Amino acid sequence: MSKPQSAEWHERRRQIMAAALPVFAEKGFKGATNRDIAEAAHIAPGLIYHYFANKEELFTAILDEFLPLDRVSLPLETMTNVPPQQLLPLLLQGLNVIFQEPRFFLVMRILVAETMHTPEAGQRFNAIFKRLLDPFAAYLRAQIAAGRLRAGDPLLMAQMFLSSVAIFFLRRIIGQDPTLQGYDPDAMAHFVTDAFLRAFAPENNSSP
Amino acid sequence: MSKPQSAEWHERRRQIMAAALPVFAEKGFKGATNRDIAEAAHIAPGLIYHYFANKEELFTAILDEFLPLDRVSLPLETMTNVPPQQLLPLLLQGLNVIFQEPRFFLVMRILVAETMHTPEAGQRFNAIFKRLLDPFAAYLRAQIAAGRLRAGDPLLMAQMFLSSVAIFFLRRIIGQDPTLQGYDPDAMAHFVTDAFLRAFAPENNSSP
Amino acid sequence: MSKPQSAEWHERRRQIMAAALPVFAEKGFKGATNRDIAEAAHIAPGLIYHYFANKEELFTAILDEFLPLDRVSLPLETMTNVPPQQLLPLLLQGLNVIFQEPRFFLVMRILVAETMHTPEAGQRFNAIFKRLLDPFAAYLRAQIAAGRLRAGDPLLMAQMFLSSVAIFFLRRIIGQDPTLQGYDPDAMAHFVTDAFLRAFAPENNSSP
Amino acid sequence: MSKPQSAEWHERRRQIMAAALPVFAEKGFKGATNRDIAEAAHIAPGLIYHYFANKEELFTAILDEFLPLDRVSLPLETMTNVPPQQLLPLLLQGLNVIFQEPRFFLVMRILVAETMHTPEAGQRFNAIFKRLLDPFAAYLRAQIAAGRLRAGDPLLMAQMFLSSVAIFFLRRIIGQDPTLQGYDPDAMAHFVTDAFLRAFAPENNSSP
DNA sequence: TATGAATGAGGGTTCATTCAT
DNA sequence: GATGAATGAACCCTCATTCAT
Repeated sequence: MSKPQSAEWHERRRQIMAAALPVFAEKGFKGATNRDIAEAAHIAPGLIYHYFANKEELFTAILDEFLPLDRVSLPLETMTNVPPQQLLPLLLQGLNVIFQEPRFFLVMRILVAETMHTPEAGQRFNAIFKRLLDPFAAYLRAQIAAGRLRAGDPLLMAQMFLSSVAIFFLRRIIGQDPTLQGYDPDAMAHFVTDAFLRAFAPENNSSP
Repeated sequence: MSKPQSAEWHERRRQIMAAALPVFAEKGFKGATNRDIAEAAHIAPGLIYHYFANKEELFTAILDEFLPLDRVSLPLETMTNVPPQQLLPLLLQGLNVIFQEPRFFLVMRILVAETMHTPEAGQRFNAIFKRLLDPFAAYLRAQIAAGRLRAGDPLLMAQMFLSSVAIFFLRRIIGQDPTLQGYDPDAMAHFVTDAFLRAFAPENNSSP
Repeated sequence: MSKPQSAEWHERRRQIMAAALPVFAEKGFKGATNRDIAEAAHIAPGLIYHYFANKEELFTAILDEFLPLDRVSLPLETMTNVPPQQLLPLLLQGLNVIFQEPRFFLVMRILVAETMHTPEAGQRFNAIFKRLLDPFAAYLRAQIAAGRLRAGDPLLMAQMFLSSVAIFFLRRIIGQDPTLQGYDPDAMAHFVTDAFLRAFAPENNSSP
Repeated sequence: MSKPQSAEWHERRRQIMAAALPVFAEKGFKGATNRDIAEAAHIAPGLIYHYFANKEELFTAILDEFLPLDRVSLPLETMTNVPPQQLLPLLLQGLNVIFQEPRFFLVMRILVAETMHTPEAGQRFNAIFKRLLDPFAAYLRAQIAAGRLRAGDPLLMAQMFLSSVAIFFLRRIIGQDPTLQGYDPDAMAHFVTDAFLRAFAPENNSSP
């Protein structure tokens, strides 16, 4: 169990996890059979249990491995002096990169689906969202203090901004609707950023 | 199957569906066993097959029954002359009422979860979203034309507005995060509406 | 679980238990597969789980059903005035009847085998032995007090008597050795009883 | 397989058997996994197959090795002139020594349990019992002939004596019942021997 | 000699579905 | 209509055994 294992062991373990990920994403935890997973990994079903105690451990190991919260974060705390006009596009680019990664996309599918049934998955989901939300809210608070944004609840602002963007990403997770696919990420980012900046521009910088 | 059936038959059918809905919502399609459903409906498991061909038909019948697209719509096309300042709060109130209904909430849970696995469910999800989006975009287009909103892509505007609100509702579906629960719907609505109106206020209609 | 069940249900349950008993006796708890049991009971394997939560519950239910301690007891407490010369043969006849019953024989096989591995089975084994031993020891104590037997530890006496007989019965449980099978129960009973009576006859302080 | 092997080979083989013995005793043949055995022997599971064809061969090899019938015998044929008063305690001491040996105790557990399922084990069990029984019966026959014991079937006498003692030993194999544990071997031996001698004392050696 | 990764048959169990009542 | 006993395919998992290293 807790014995240290060789590098090959971890490597093989990761291979199985990587092969199982799309299976879980496509069929869900209950729908993915061990035979499905074994076939995807080109191994015999029994071998799974050489590397994982059971299906559930494999499942959570996948989430732990391919949903690294570290990746879902920008060094916002060090960027207080970057004005929103520059930072918001950077933020969106960062998100775009993260979501572009195919595995992250698959993990999100799993997480969303499982969240509906198991509270634990919901916690992971919230954790990842907060990971993004809190630093961003802190940044916005600093901007408000610096007079670069209008006064207001930064947490609400952050939430609104991220959620208005989230849908664009979520749609890629969910089924594809042709009418809503026509927008390229950059255009969306520009549009949303503009709107946000206008909405929360400083109160009234009118001279005389 | 497709024979016309008595009213009692339809009534009984609905009872089973109503009882099965929360079971599917809690455990998912695969996780919900026929016995679970039968117990929830206070019937014997075998009886399900007098009213539904199989588990799948029961499932889709539930979606058809309790996801009535009709309800997810406001008569926006008749409200072109209501200014955004008045209409947006109305819209949000309407959404709130819809989401308040317990069955709708349950169906959404099911839909989100199943969407991850079956493209068909994704189509339903898109359908419901478009049902809301298209009329709203049409309304916004009219407002732009009337000079009450700044020029811009109304579909993007609509999408952004709805999605920025969506998270607040989705969070209720997903797990509960205490930090994000403190906001009452009215405050949120007010905040989001204000931001939207500032963001898309007409270009600059002043100048002497 | 604890719901009261129909008479037919209990009847069917007993049928399965009766069919499973020889299978467990022959192959042991681990060796008996559900398919073995199902075949013996002429049912599909799945049906077992309609009547029992799992293999273990079926197993213990069999022990509870076919190892009724009540049967393994004689009303010794009411027979204090019957002298040992008469009672010991009665006791052995009683034991013989019990062991003659084919199901009891099978249960004993199971119990002896399982006792080697699980302490719980050992407790059952001890319970059944004490069930016999304690009343018998009490009877002997009374006989000693009445001067019909020589003074001595009645528990040891009882244990010795029963165990000297036990082997004759156990041999039937274990494999058959022809040389040791030639004795008919009555002869054995007579022999053992005689020996016991001589061994523990009253001191014989007959005065001249 | 049957090739002559080096002394080291036999040594290693014995190590594995010695390590496997308690595992089989505790869990039974089916319950003991090769991994259990390998862990107990501090070897890799695969290595077992270098020394034994399969699990079954290991099992029977253990019985052959650790159930040496030679040990279960006293040189009774040379002790015909030792009177029963002296010999019976010696016999019981000998049995006690044998049962004291931890490995013998473990093998007996295995044998009793497996005897319930496989006739072959039953034969071993009988063999060991006869090994004890026959010389003892011969000794008794000689004593009867010498007038030191009352006339009677010596095989029955021997069986009765051994079995009345057997339970005391078997109880140590089976679960522990506190009430029956209080007797020390010597006291038991004395009690049983006394009873036997009284029961089979020569008919009537008095009369002037 | 020794390892432990790998296999796959088979075990206990679940559950959608059928059907006699 | 309604029941729930009955079925059997398929699930997750175990483990004796093999084999490349």
